[in-house]
Amino acid sequence: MHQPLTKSQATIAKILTASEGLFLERNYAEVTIDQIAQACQLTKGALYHHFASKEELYLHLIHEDLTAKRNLFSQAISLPGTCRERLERLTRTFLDLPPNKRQLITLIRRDINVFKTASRTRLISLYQLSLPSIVETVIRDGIRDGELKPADVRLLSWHFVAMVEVILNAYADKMLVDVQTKLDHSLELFFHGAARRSTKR
Amino acid sequence: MHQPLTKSQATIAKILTASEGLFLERNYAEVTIDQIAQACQLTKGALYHHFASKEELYLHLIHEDLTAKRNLFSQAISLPGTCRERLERLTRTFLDLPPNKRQLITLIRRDINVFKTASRTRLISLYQLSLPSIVETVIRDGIRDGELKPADVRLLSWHFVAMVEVILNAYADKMLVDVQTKLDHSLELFFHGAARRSTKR
DNA sequence: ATTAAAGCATACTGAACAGTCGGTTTGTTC
DNA sequence: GAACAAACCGACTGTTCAGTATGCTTTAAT
Repeated sequence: MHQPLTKSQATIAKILTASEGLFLERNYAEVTIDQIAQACQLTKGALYHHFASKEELYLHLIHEDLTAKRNLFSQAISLPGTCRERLERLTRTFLDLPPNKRQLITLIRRDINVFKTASRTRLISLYQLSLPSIVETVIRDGIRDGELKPADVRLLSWHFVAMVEVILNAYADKMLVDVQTKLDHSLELFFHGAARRSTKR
Repeated sequence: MHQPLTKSQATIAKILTASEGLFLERNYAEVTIDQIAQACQLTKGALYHHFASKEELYLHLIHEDLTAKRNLFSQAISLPGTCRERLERLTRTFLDLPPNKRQLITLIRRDINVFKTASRTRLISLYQLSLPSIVETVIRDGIRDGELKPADVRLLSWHFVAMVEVILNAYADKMLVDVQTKLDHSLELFFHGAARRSTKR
């Protein structure tokens, strides 16, 4: 399956791994090419041998990650089950990722504004496909099957994704330890609400 | 009540208004001092007569806005009522703000990373006091009075705030027109959940 | 009217940084 | 081991900014 990497591929991988760490800590503008070069024991010249620009490097990094996530998450919801089960499996898949991979998906929200329209729309559609549209699928099924109340699918999906991100950010800010439990609570909140007696509407 | 503004105060107000508009469109790093100066018909030199640095200017802007919001929102939840009524009044107050004031609260999330620890913690506590802690108060009361299920107050509040912000961002991205209605749906979701039959737990 | 300070403009400095370019090393092929 | 290309180095360039130095102009108070 894995033939030995060429020198170039190995270097590119090294560059991407190094920049991943840096971009997780600081934002796009604050990470300099020289810092990336230093982090992977290369020089700026070497970087520009493999990538045409800082922007291309960043986009490549995001692209790799989001397409991987897209495949992973697609699988997670492909198995049969109730809406809730499928969403639980989705978040479980998310939680099983190594922490840095887990966080990567938040970069796009943070840095989206620094790019011009072309790259921006590309990023948005990549992100859209990686998680929100996956969630939308499940939610749409849930409404169709009568498991969920009729509602604006897109809005509901956004709220669900936002919930997951709240947990992620809280975790990143070290304000949260037990991610698993908290995410379970959040799912319960999403499905049954915060009110004590759900006096049916 | 209002004695006539001094020249300086008037200029400062003009600077703040102008920079507010710019910071709403681009982020901290992308707005230059010269752009701000141009926007308020002044020069860089004049700006530095009134503010010691770009950072101080920005912090001043945020500070003004967040303390105003804090007072406004405190009032909104001070009137008696159920948890839901008070939160509805809170979001209503939010919606009644002019659009730019409404959006201002999102700046902090976007730009927080560019500042060093000192300013960062100041910003965080300002933000915390302006909205999240207000929401926390209401939620804590709601749980105490048995209107809400027992839960992690802080987490629940974050989720609530996140919901409001989802609507705000969608609106900012022009993906949403009828903010009022959508926010009502979101409140309903928060209290009673997305599931069709809330089979009591 | 005089004067001192407040308000403001112009031109400049210095640092940071993305991107470039000529040249050197390393590895591969014949 | 010659020849060639891919990988890499490091010094340089051009630009963009925040911040400064210096002095002119308006304001207001005596």
